[in-house]
Amino acid sequence: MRIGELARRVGVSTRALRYYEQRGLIRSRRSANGYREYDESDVRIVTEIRELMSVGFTLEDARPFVDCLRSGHPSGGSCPESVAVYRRKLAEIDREIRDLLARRAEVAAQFADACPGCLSRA
Amino acid sequence: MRIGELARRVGVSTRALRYYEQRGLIRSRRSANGYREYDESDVRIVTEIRELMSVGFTLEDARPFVDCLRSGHPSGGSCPESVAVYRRKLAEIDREIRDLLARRAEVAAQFADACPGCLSRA
DNA sequence: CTAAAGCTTGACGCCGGTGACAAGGTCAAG
DNA sequence: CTTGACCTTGTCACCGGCGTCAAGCTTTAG
Repeated sequence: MRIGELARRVGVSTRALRYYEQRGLIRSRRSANGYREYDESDVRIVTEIRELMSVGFTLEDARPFVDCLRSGHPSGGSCPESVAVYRRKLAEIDREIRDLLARRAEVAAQFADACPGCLSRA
Repeated sequence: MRIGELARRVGVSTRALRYYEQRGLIRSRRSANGYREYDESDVRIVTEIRELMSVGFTLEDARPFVDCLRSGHPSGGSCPESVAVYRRKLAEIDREIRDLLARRAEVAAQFADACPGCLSRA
């Protein structure tokens, strides 16, 4: 299939697909006229990328998952490198949550300080 | 005082101060040679800006606080507009925390799905 | 035959808050 | 006079993930 159909099937723009290719996450065969050609394995890969991105992974984070799928694994997350990314992302998220909680407390404190009584009426 | 001294006193770069001015958050008088001139009220304003930024406020978020100080209030956070920003930021932070918690759960679920047994050994 | 839809590469824009550089003016000390 | 510290404006670069044009191909439908 060509880029437009792939885009439609996985729900991304053609621009995004070309960008993924430029970043080395997907590859394309070219037909005689220069058009990109894709198959079902590409659908699988892009789907995996979008699933990961939907939970906050970056494209770089997704790379090991793509490699894992390409190497024949049925799941992109079963390779050691992917597992490492999962653990790292969980740790990152945990840290961000802690930071946000701390910031929330600081803001509330500044607020209470600057405007006594305001917080209780919020 | 000139920009270098102000920068040193509040612990920001001169570049940042010019940027704040460009964004309309601080103002400067100019001496005959074109150098920016500041006084204690500017020290106060920039200090307020940095305090707010240190807890994640953007420059735009800081604007009502600056206006509040300029209008003569001893605290930048006591004006209604500033209070509104405080409330909005608290709500934003709360939403971000909820999103992160939800994302964390999704990541953990994907992880558990892709690699059964991995999470428990984490 | 033509128009429309789809494809190609290339390049700029965005957002926030600067850092870093260029190319100059100013001013006090030695 | 010169050096060096300080000041000026202006501009490019960054990061991520694209959106959006531009200008030109191919293919398909009518």
